[in-house]
Amino acid sequence: MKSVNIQDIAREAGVGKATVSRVINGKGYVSRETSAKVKAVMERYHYQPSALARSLSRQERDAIGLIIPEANNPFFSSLLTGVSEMTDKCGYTLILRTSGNEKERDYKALEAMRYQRVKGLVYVPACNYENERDFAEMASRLSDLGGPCVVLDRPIHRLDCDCVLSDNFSGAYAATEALIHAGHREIGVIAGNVQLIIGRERLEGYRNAMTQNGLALHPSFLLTGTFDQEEAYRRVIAMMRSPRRPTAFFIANNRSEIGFLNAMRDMKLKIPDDAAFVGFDELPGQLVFELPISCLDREVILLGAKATQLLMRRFDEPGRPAEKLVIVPRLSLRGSERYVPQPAAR
Amino acid sequence: MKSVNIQDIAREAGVGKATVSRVINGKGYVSRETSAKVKAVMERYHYQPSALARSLSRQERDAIGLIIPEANNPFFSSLLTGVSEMTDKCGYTLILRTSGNEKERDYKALEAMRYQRVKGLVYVPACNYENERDFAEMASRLSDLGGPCVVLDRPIHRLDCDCVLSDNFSGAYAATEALIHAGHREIGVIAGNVQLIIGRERLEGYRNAMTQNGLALHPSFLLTGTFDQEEAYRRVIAMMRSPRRPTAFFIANNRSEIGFLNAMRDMKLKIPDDAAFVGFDELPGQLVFELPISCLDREVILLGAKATQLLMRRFDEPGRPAEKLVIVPRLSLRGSERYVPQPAAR
DNA sequence: TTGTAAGCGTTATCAC
DNA sequence: GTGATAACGCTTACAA
Repeated sequence: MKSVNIQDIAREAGVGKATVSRVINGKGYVSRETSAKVKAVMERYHYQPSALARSLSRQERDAIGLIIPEANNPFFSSLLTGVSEMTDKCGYTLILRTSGNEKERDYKALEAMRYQRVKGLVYVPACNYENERDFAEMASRLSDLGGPCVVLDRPIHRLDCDCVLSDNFSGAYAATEALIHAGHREIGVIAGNVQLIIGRERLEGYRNAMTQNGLALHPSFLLTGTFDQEEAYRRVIAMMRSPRRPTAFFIANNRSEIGFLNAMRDMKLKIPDDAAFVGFDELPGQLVFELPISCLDREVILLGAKATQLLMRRFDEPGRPAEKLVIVPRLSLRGSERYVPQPAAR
Repeated sequence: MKSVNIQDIAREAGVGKATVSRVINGKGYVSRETSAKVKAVMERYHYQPSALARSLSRQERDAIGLIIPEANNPFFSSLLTGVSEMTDKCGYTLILRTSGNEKERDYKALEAMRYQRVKGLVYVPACNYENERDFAEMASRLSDLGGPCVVLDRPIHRLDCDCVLSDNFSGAYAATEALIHAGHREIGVIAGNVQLIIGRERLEGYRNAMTQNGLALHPSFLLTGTFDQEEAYRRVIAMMRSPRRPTAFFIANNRSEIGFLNAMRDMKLKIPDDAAFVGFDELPGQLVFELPISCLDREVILLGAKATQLLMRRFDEPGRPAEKLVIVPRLSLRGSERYVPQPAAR
């Protein structure tokens, strides 16, 4: 672990370490020849300064932290890509941690970031931190962090910091309205995790679109819960077996969508004939296989990049008011939303 | 950026910093009451030691580096997941960098890791570093790193270090043989990037399977290059238009496979009727959509986890001989390999 | 233009 | 048991 240090270089070059430091950082006066001599020695020894010592001395870290719920999920790995490209380009070091959507691991991740004294954090929270207790805890932890934080994708209400979010409400609204315009009246919603604020926003978007278009909200058409793919699967099957069932669904997230698709497949039901739908976010491989699935698209990599830019901007201007960037998802209709009138049988 | 430090705690608790340090690290003698007092003060101030200072003093970093070609690719993000879970669990900090498959960025990433004085590195190289010059350069850079390195997925020949690789040769061999056993005689290969060693190994697996089964290698059935999805697309179309064409393909990687699938779709050709195939690695979404695509499966997350374990093991036993872990991909046949005799027309 | 010396926040070695 | 004190590798006044 012993690598050459600034002292070694100084000694070898016959100068003081301050001079070497000046050469490294290119600031302060240093004569042409001294500089050349020092550079030669550094070259010869493959010298590279230590970020650790440098940060400690400068009292300023060059690392940016990123916390995401999971890395093995196309949405988050696209966010990660956006963040990573930006940090690489701007000479920052990226420290990554995942929370697995668990509050405790989220706390651990936050602690790790503080421990490492990251200069700033791009943060996709594991949950909402909504109730007073959780919120206070989170606010305290973020303040302890010692650097700015940009909240990404999942809002934490009342928190006064920069964030990059999606307009889940209007996305859901547009998706639902697309189904209505296609001719559907009986529209269900597979709402995903309504524990999450973003889940509730999407649900609200659906509800408003329905009522504002004069359609009734049929309670049994609302599939909600904290659910995953399995649960969505079971509940879709139950729903499609019931005598009165929707002709279309707004599906608020990927996992539910996969559960839905599996259910449809296993029941030998056709899309959009037996049930039409519009989803949220592209499914992995959806474009590859050119599946005619309609959904709300977001430029996910860009979201990550934007968040990082916001963070870096705050490094420069610590005083500016918190910025809330809200991106509106774009609706892409590819056929799965179509209304196919049922033959007499029904 | 000024957070409370060990000195503040010591002062507040009315003890020396050495004592605080002992309390933090739980080693060395310290009386029950002193310990309690110090802990109380630490608690009150939300004190957390600085990893920077600690590493500098201990001369031992707690960070592990990971370099991958791209984050936004299901294969690499699964590797990342494996590495990340392991580092999180074992209390290491993960520093991530991507190379974009470019040598220069790969070098930059290596430099960044050294700059950060990572304790060790999990490394998926951007390219082969095969020729004498590149190899020497790489060996030198890895040695400068100052810590052990585990090479993951893409071998660097002659490099004496731990690695976790796949048996590309026998995977390709098995895939090709599956096509042969299914009844195919005219089998083409879409070899992907044969600049990469892993690309060549797969090509060789195909070749050996063919010749050892008494089948001739038809040169025009070999689609090779450094190619991406677009190029694969064009070349598959050209091939399928020619009078003599294969009835099946071994497709050596994901991108080529997507190009192939797009070509088949646009030419309105059916799988496996017009062309059967076996691919390498699952396509994103393949299982979701339950597509009957046959391919070689690898437990990718496990590869990342294994590599990290190997790295940590080397921390403990620096002297042990380099370990080469070679995982044999498992062949999953799901239908796309079937042989469908052509009607008279052909 | 250059060198000396005092930090930065820890740990570790000694005396006490 | 505990507290000075010297590292660790670097930056940055401040002198020279």
